[in-house]
Amino acid sequence: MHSVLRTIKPFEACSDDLLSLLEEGAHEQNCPKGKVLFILGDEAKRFYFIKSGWVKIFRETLDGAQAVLDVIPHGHIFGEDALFGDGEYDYSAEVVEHADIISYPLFVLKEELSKDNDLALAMMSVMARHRRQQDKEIEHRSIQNASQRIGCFLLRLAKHDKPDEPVTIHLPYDKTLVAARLGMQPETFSRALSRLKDKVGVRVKGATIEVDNLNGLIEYSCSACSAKFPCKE
Amino acid sequence: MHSVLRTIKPFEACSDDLLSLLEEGAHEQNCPKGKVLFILGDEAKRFYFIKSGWVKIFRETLDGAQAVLDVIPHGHIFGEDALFGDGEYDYSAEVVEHADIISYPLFVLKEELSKDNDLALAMMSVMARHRRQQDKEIEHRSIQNASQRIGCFLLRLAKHDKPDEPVTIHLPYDKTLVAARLGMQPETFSRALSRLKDKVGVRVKGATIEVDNLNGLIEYSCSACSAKFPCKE
DNA sequence: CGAGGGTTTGAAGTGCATCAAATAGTGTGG
DNA sequence: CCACACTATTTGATGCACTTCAAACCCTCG
Repeated sequence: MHSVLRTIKPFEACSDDLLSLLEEGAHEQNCPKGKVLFILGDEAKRFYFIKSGWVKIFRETLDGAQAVLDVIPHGHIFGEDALFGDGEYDYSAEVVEHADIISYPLFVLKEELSKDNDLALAMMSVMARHRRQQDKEIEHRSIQNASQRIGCFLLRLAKHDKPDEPVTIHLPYDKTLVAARLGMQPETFSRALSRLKDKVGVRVKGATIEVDNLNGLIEYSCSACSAKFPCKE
Repeated sequence: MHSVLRTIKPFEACSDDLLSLLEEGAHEQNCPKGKVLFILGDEAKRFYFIKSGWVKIFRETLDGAQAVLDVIPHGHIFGEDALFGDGEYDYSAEVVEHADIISYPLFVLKEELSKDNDLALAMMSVMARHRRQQDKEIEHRSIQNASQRIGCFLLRLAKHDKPDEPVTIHLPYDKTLVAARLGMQPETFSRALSRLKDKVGVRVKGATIEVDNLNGLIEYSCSACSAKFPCKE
């Protein structure tokens, strides 16, 4: 069976039958920036795979205040966790960089999960990883200051195989969104980033950021984090 | 099979055999306040059930800054999610109110999960619930101010079946810890709580808090949250 | 070239943290 | 039962980080 899902986490070793069934109910859509895929409270019928582009996962109050939980890239799925709740999504999802999205029926996945134990184990592994990321997220937002959060974000974007060599980092989406992703205002982001220039000598040109080496960043950001540098996953 | 685990979430419908095996490797300990059960990075061999008392789940940096992820009551388990990672706990756990703790070997659970699909499904359900709580936690800490977070915390403590009647709420552990649980300093907690007195008319006597009805609190706190009042789980 | 959104900068305000000290509460030994 | 020691909590004063509001700037794209 030929399916993009085969390449990613819970589906790497699943049955061909499952993928066939999923692809049968698949629906691909080409989404412009701003397209809202679903909002918190919507009845959850499908889960989504990002073929290209970026999707913002967030929660929003009635008066428009919004907390960005994550911004996820191509090759990831979302909405699948609605399987275990009360049948509603409990966050909202919006395309933030023009994206190709494929959605699949949840019930197919649900049925297979109750038959295929290996799939269930793989799914648990995905969920557990997610949990760890969230734990870290909570820690970051409570302990690190704005500049440290940015530094940490840059480190996660950088290839960290050779920390002693110069590195060029591209911000994957616009700064306003990075700011929101890190739980701060755009103005704060701008100022905190220029504070990073002084502190650890990064050079910023638009969305491109250069550093002579990662050590300064590591010392600056990771000192305010319980994880040691080559940050797990 | 007679086991406390039978009464709680992933084990309600599991096999007697599993419980027997778990109880065989069980180890009960009477823990004074301050007892550290494990810290982030420890090799994960066991998971824990709280028979009585309270346990703080947190992450701590080298210089002592600490982010409290949760404070969990009797009848809950923790540490079980280490099953799916790299074999290490990724948070620390400390007893904060004198507790009876029973620990069980993780490998028994792990083996059973790969044989008993229903157990796996139940476990996923537990994990998904946890994820939802964390999402909400991130939202609260980014959108709500100190007083609103306290109000929300009180609402979760209150029986919310009759929101129009007077309610008495007891703080389940000391105020310093509640403050940390809500991501604020003790001083801030104290001041934010007395702001609640003015705003919604709560009365505070030590660890006891009274309100004529919950409506004021609901309006005040839930307006800064994406969830509608009778907060799910 | 001009419109509009993203980004930066400035000025001012706010909420929370921090430091310091007073007060209340709790358990201990005499 | 009291005095003491120790911790939890409150209160005050001050500082800092981040937000907010406003305006300028820059960049891209029609």
